[in-house]
Amino acid sequence: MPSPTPHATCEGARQILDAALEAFATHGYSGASMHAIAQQAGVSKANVFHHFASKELLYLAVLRTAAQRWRENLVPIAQSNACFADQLKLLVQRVLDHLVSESAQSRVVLREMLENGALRGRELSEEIFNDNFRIETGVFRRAQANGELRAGVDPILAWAATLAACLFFFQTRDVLRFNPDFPYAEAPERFAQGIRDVLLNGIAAHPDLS
Amino acid sequence: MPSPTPHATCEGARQILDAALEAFATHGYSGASMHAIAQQAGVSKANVFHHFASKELLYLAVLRTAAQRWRENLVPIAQSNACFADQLKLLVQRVLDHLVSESAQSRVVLREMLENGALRGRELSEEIFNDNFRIETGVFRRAQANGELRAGVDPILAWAATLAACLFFFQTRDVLRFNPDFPYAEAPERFAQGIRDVLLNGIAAHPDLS
DNA sequence: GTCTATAAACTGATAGAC
DNA sequence: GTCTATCAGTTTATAGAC
Repeated sequence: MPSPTPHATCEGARQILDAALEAFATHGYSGASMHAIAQQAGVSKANVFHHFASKELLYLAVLRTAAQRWRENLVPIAQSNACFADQLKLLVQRVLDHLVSESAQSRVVLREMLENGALRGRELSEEIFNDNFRIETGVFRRAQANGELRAGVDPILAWAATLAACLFFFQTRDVLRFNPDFPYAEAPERFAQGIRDVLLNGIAAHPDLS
Repeated sequence: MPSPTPHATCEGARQILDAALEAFATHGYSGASMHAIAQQAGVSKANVFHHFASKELLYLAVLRTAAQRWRENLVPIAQSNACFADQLKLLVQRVLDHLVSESAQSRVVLREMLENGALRGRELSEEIFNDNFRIETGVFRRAQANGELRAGVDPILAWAATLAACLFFFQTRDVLRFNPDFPYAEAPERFAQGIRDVLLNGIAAHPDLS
């Protein structure tokens, strides 16, 4: 009987997961076929069902893996003792780099939120996203406690604006790349630097509470 | 013979487009069936193929409609004469409201952007984005010319951070709704207000160029 | 015996044709 | 409105390897 979470040591299961990740990220849940996944993984279709009892469970395993990788990449930031500006720099760099270099994992999660967020929202939130939420917002909460984050700002909004900019870069990059007026598609580090300035110092010429 | 762009005056075609929009947004391209779309539109499947020669062309027509609606909602902002703070307020409100109230159209476009192959309708996505890009960035460029946007800031980055926050709210709302630490899912206007403050005034306690 | 793999067959849904 | 050829996910039977 196929176990819900196959051993990571099993090479076959890992190759299936890799192939499934790419397929789901590229074609969506319905658009990805078990046949194509099996072929890409170099195993038979029946073998896929040996490791994962159903397409749904395979998909969930892919999502869980993506969440785990994301968490692994962000935990070190939360444990850093650097000043807020440096932590923000590290956070933006890490998130942008993770999004771009692990593009398939990022796409599969973003897609899931668009396709099924309302239906699977609760489970996703509880099982996958709440951990990352706590880790990431912690950076901003501690900065406010240290007096490095402006007192009037909700740390959650500061986190949201930061993560939003990273996600925006990732999601619109392939489209804006062909826009001659957008010079950042090929320069993530320049985008990151500019966004940090915008976030830290604001965009208003004459700061004012409105 | 089915025309690529059926007359908007034709009631049947409009109902098919509405049903297709909802189906594609909810189930994805592959997950949406022509049978279900026809049934939802209250017409026969053959009638769907009469108006749209293939599933692919129906999908492209849906994307085109979504792009047009988005543009219609944003053009008035670019023509406003209000001060920058008010224009920013209007922009965030309009974008957030459009995303939420026209959720199906927004989801269909955002999902299309996540397609890796970009084989289908990438030119369309570019067309959507480049038109809106000019309209939206114009608000920030003029603000800088008027001395209302801080001189050191690239207007494009200011635009990106603004739009990013709106998209982030829309995309993560259904997941963060179940997170007890995120209080904004049911309060878009509070989120908009907080984001405007973050964008205009920054999050650093002691502004510094880093 | 359990684990891993496969081929072949089954059932239902699909896009599209007539 | 019916038909069809195709392809989807899934199951069953089978068989070598540790």
